[in-house]
Amino acid sequence: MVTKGNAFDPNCPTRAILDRIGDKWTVLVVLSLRAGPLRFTELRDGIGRVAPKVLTQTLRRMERDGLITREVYPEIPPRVVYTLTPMGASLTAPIAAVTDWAETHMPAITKAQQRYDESA
Amino acid sequence: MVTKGNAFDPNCPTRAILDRIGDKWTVLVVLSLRAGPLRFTELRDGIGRVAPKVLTQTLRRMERDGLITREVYPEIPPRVVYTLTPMGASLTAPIAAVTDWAETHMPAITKAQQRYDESA
DNA sequence: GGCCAACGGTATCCATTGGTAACTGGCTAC
DNA sequence: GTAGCCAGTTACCAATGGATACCGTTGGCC
Repeated sequence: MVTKGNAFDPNCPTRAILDRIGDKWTVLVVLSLRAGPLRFTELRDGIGRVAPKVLTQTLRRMERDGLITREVYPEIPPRVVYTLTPMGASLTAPIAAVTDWAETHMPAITKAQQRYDESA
Repeated sequence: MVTKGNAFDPNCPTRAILDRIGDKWTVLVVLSLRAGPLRFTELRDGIGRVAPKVLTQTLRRMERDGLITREVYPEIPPRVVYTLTPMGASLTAPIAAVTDWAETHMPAITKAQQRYDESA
């Protein structure tokens, strides 16, 4: 069996979820939070070049999906802490599988691209 | 160690590769080709609603990245067969990890979304 | 001879999205 | 007083994703 549910049915919610967790920033947020809760700016600085708008969108979506929790401490200056939920933490395993693959095969892909560009 | 290479360095090629294989259609193409080579229309029909333009773009990118091969048989009507390379086939394992996760946690995510929408 | 289908795509257009740059508000430190 | 921190928001723009229509070639049908 290829996919026990069928990711091929366009109406299948699995595909919607694939869209979510396939998102570049979602993956990086999960990896960032893997070691423990972080604040907004810590996430922003840790991830690299993320527009705050985009990071906010990503975090809101993940909160909505139950992957992270958002805690606001009404202090001055404000403090907002993001934490992986157990479900979010369970995502780290498959994500690690993918990033491991990427790191393993990155040289081969780069070489394939070069070959392709040369022959073109 | 979080990611042996650092997916957090925006200049790290790993991130570019994550963008690629995180692509919705790339995932579905890999899953489709897992059982064996397919023709263009077979892919299109099997995947569901894909605009041919988008499928072409996806396939060209995957060919460039060395994930699939494209064989043209100059017959009438024309026949073009797409096949996973060994590297492409090795992608099925991590992808399966992700889709399994998605299928397992889909109900929980759906429920989380409903709770969120109700409370909003 | 005229018409249509099969195949593997292009060409064209529009909506959505991703991303940049600038700004907010309340406070504090210089 | 003015500059900065924090966690965003608001406009705005370029790129991308996607729907729809169309293409050339040939074979079969009438």
